[in-house]
Amino acid sequence: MQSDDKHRRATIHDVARAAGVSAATVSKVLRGVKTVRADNAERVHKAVSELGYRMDPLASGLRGEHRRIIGAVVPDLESPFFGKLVTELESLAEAAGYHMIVASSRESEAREADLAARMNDWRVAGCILVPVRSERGPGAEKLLDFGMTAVLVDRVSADERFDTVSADNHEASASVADLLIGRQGHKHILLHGATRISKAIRNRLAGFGERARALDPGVVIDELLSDEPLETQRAAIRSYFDGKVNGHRPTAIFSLSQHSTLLVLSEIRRMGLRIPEDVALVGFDDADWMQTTWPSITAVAQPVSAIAKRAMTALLARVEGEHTGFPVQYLEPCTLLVRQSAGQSETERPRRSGRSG
Amino acid sequence: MQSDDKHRRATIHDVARAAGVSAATVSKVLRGVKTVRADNAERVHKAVSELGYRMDPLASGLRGEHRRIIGAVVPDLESPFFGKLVTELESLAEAAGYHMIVASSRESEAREADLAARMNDWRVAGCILVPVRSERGPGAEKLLDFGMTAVLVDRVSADERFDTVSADNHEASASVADLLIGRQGHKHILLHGATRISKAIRNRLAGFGERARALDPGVVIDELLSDEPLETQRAAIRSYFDGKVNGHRPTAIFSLSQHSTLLVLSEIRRMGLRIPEDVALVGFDDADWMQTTWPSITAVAQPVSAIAKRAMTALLARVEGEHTGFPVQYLEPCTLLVRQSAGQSETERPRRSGRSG
DNA sequence: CTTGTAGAATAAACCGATTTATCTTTGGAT
DNA sequence: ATCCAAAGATAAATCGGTTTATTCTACAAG
Repeated sequence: MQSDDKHRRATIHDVARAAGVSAATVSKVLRGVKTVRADNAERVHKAVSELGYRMDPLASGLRGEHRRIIGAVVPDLESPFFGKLVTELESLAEAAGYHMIVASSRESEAREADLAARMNDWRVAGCILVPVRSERGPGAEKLLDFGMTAVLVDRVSADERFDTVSADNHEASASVADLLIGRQGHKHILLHGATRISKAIRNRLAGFGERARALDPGVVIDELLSDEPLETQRAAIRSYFDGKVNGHRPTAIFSLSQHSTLLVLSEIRRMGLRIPEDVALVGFDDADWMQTTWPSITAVAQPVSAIAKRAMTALLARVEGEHTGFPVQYLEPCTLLVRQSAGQSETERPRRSGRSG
Repeated sequence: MQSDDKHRRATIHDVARAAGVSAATVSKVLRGVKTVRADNAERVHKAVSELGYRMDPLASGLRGEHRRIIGAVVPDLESPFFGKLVTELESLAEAAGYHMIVASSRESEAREADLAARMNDWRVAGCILVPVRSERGPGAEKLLDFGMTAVLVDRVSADERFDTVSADNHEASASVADLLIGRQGHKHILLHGATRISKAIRNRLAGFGERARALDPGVVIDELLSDEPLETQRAAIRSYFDGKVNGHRPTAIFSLSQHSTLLVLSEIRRMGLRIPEDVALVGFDDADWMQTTWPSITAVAQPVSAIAKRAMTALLARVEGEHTGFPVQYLEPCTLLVRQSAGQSETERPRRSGRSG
């Protein structure tokens, strides 16, 4: 299997010698170039497997301007969302014959810029960047400086310089309004989340608000947005509910992030309110525990796979010169996973009583 | 900042020309070799910054046997545990002047072996492997075949061929017994988890069992271990509790994995039992939601940082030839985070009543 | 005024592939 | 049989660094 003495690896020249051809021919065979006689290709393959030859992916790309490597930079690797994203991207890149190099910017814009430069050092063929904050961040700027081909993912809605891919936060939030207001007829709803000036959060607020008013101009929407520490937020939720006695209390809550959902959930339980009888709960961003906990939590699931697929497809199309037109903005649709915490929707259980919107 | 025409990068030869020295000298300066006259080093640095020169990390390692790269192979990137581990490892590797290449074996032993081979293709200086299942898996075998220097992490307790690092599952579980039996005096405890033949799970069972019997020979320990699908496990939990009426019901549960903790928690809630009044709950493996949910969940936190630090330190010591002795097995201590679900421990709130073990 | 030697500098070989420019075959048409 | 074009094969240049072997200094000792 391995070459004879010690751990010296077989090179393309060893293969060439064993097959009785030149190194150039071996290179052609290995890259699938067709201008090789069948018998020669045959002997090359035989020599490759006899010597256990494996190409050095680095030396391979040394000569050309780019190597068969795709870079990926994400804000962190500790959240399941990015973990899943990276896993899918890696899988897609490999299927297309590329290696993938992953790096975490650890939520730092300075590091993001550094990593962009580093990806350029690696001479990656293309790069997928999930910006720490905005599409105008230093990472994207560096990519532009270097003239790298790249695709921006998530946390971004539009950029006239790169292809971008993100979840359709606006429409997904509107579909939550459809469920809570259109189908279930809630008249008073609380929106809970962070204020962080992220395009994604703003789109969620806007998407819900617009659809809600369109469905029922009289609906009451309270907003409880804060970036305060955990305990402060817990207190804020309790005091909000204390202030709302009896009928003035909201009958449904839409939490705008996973963190927010968990917080709201635990406070509701602590206050002794029943879900969904006393108050319905829908969260943005799905998580494993939401399916297992009881009652299970209705949530908007982000289309990680679709995002990964679209991003890699778009990137490879650029890399391989199949697409040279203007930048494109892709929006991938989310899925609303209706579970127990939203109560029985009429669509789900049509035989229930008929009080709709 | 960047080189003049278009996007042609400056090479070491450009720097040499600009500084009026040879490429070899530039190389020495850049690698910190001391046999260079101060004034020459000075001019090299000036030229580097003027041309915005950045070394190509691939071409750099081409000649030597190894490149300044550390490989890391983990079973998945979607769980926060491995995500955090990889993040820390990356950070440590970079601090030591290495690049890091991460890959997920996606829980497949075949892929694990393939990745090991791939790491060898990259000529990494060293590799950190978290085996999919056991330390005898194909990945470790490949590493051995290739004569690579490597450290095995987690899911492994001992290997006479590689340095290994893992959490001290045995002792951590014993400390759970200390809490539940020694400090709180529980007489009847349920252990819940998967049966998977993983050394880690077996150590958790053994660690708890041994300490439990040492503290109170009369303690009753039930085990509910299963790899059945979700719904089957839920039913098993309910029927277990149905069979245990009144005083024969366990007063505490130790769940052996995060997944198990969530499952137990939701079933307990569904059955209407109060935590910790009716039954106390301690889980192995901490998660964000356990701190936020109400009541908060007592859990054993694995020492991710310590594991990462130890693993990288051990690997670099091997890579740089500072350590050449026999393989070492490191066990890193876990932390028991006592929260509401375990009830008031006497150590935490000493002014409470005094009924101890 | 040599000679010796340690310290610096460098030209050239090298790493392992790809690509180019050139040379050799092959096969078909005349 | 002759010639030519197309297909295949290959020697050599190349990528951007590192390493080696050699040359060049400078300075001290003889």
